[in-house]
Amino acid sequence: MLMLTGEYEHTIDGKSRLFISNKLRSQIDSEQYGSNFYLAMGSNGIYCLYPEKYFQQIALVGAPGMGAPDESVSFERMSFALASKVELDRQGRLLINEKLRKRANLGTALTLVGVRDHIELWNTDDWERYLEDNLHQFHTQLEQARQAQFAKSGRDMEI
Amino acid sequence: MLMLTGEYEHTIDGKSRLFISNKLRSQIDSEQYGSNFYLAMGSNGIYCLYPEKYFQQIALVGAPGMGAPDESVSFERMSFALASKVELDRQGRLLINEKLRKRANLGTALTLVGVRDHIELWNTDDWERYLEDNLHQFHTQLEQARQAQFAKSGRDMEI
DNA sequence: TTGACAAAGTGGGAAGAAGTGGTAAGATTT
DNA sequence: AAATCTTACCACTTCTTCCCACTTTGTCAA
Repeated sequence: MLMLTGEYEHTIDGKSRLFISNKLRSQIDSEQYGSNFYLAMGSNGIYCLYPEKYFQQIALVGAPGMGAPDESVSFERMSFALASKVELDRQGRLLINEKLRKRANLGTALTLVGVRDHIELWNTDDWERYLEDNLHQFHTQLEQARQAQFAKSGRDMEI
Repeated sequence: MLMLTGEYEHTIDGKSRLFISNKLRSQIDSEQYGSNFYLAMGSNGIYCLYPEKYFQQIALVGAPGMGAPDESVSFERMSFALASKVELDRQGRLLINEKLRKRANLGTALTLVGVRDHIELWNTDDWERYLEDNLHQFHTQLEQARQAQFAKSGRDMEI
């Protein structure tokens, strides 16, 4: 099962290489999910790394519940066009294409964020700001989730 | 079933290692819940240790009944980003990441608090103060709970 | 009640892995 | 054919983790 977690700061070096922390890589079962990645545009214009085999699976499924046919064609075109397969070198680094870097507004200092099934690429500054802005909301959401959980476990008395 | 209880004082050593008391560790069935942990942000900004397999279960459920889609995206992002898998060394210690330590305002003297399904990490000073501030309220709550329990057991003649 | 032994907890040194930067070789383009 | 860009490989540094040893706590028996 994919359970990617944590924040990891790294810098893109002079050769546009980005190191993927071993702490992150080792969270991925390379047998099951492969040892390379697809770099794809995610929601909010954030670029995301997906383990290659996992990405192939979800690409097969495609877009759920699209309305008009031309919408889903467009969706497919965009999601493939804006994705690229990236391979790690032996040091565990990957090359960040210059065009993509501009599009995602990525500077030198990045934070890699593990979010269950993918790794998000954030400008470290943006990420810090995002955390600050959303921390309060997160706490209230957590509190809601906790209460729902408690109510549920009261009903079926088992976890 | 998870039934973590008690307070345990420990210090983070010069290498940022935190010892988890054997009294706590032995309360967890490692067959069922694994022998490592996830360290995750809880409500109130307190960091909590969850047994790894237990955490994976509750992570699957995710946020219940979230309103807007981008709210649940944000919730998922935050909950995974602010969690990290931690492994015990052979002495039963775990590494406390420096970033996390600042965010949770943890100094050197910690108190680990067992709370049913997780272990909370408190600054010992904060914990003492929290106890003082809430002890009185706790007593009245206990009394209420005792009476409710008594009334219930009177009804169905069972405890 | 005290002493001894065992288990739990703490600290530090050393080996090894992870992370970073540079250089060289090869490919591609002008 | 030369120059530049890319990629692979190598070496160095830093950090992590393992291991060993010492201290403290707890238990059992005399």
